Amino acid sequence: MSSTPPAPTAGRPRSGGTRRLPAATAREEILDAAAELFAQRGYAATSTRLIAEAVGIRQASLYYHFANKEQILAELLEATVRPSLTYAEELSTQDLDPAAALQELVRYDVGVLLGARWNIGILYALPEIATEPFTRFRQEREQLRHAYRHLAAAASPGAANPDLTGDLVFGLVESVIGMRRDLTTLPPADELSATVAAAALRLAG
Amino acid sequence: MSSTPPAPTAGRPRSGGTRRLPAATAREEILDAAAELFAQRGYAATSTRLIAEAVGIRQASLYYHFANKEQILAELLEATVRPSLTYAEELSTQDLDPAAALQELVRYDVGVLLGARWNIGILYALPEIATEPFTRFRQEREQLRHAYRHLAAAASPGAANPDLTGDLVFGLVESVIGMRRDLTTLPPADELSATVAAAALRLAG
DNA sequence: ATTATCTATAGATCTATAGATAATGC
DNA sequence: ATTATCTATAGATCTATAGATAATGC
Repeated sequence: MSSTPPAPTAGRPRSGGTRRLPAATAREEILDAAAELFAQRGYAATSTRLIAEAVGIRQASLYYHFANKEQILAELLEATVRPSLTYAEELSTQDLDPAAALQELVRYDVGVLLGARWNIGILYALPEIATEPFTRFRQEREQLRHAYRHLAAAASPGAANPDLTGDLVFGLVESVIGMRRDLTTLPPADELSATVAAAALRLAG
Repeated sequence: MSSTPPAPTAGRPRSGGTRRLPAATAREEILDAAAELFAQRGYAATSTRLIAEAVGIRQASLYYHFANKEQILAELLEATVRPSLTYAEELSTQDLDPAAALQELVRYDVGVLLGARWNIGILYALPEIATEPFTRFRQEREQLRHAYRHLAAAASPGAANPDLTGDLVFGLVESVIGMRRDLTTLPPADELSATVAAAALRLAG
């Protein structure tokens, strides 16, 4: 239970009107606005001016909270992949039946991707991510991929190429990002999570 | 068999040296350079100057061949989705066993995504595609999605939500785009195509 | 005459820094 | 004194257009 920090009252007041997220810090407001704009219009196509306008501050004020635009994206990406990675590590300590563990990781991971306030997963595919500021995110996402490979290999011992089975399940999970983007109506998140988890088990065989 | 048109000889000569694709038209050279750069660095992050440099012409000369940058992207996208859509239409006239037809479409579509000279499929996820110049591409991609839904429904008549099964197969197919981007080594294209097709059948049940 | 390039540039951005200012906190 | 904003702006782009130029084609 991280208690919501109250909006600080020190510092020069904003020139604009009401806050985007009244209960949040300026930093959180910036991350939220950037997440919405990056997911809707793309990273490179979103200017710092646009982010600032969505928050209700001046463009230059962003730089009091973040060193540059890349740091904003890096923070968003890491915050999105970390819960599923943590969950995978917890599962690995629990000595579950491999198929049940795989099903459970898929269910959780799909839930995270669907439950995020904005469809951040879209940003996973950005070419910009190959550059240095995103090294930590890339590493954490690769760790998650390896958790899928490990579980898939244990769950389907007969597979000709067990790593590939894990990669396909990983791809199936992340395909809900595209569904959330492209489909106007989607089943409820818990129902879709369960459906994808069942499909992943059939896929793994 | 579209015979390769010879590079035209009229017009002012280029100031630079050898051509990027000596056997191709300037238009084809531009599309090829743009495909490489868009897939590697992203659409918005690729300037028209960068495309022109890769071709070996001046930035302004692009505008003799394309009205604007969006038209270049639109042409690339449509050329990538069309073969699979055409193939799906052919399959639908052949009255095949639904499971066999689904397997065959997956195999073909994965082959197209893996066989392209550059990993163009990355561009499918661009937020820019929601805008007007890309309407035709979006429509053709939706038609392809419907072909998957139709075949998946016929192949797995017991499914609770047959459309969703088709969407998951569609997502599984397109996940090879991410594999091609993220994995340093990949199985040979025909082997991977067959593996994904088999996985799609298991997924569809 | 037509074609395909070139040079030059207008006008609109965009990121990030410098330094001023208006609050609260001590 | 510290904090969080503001204004102003440097310097680097970026897209697209105008008009010149150097080939071939008729």
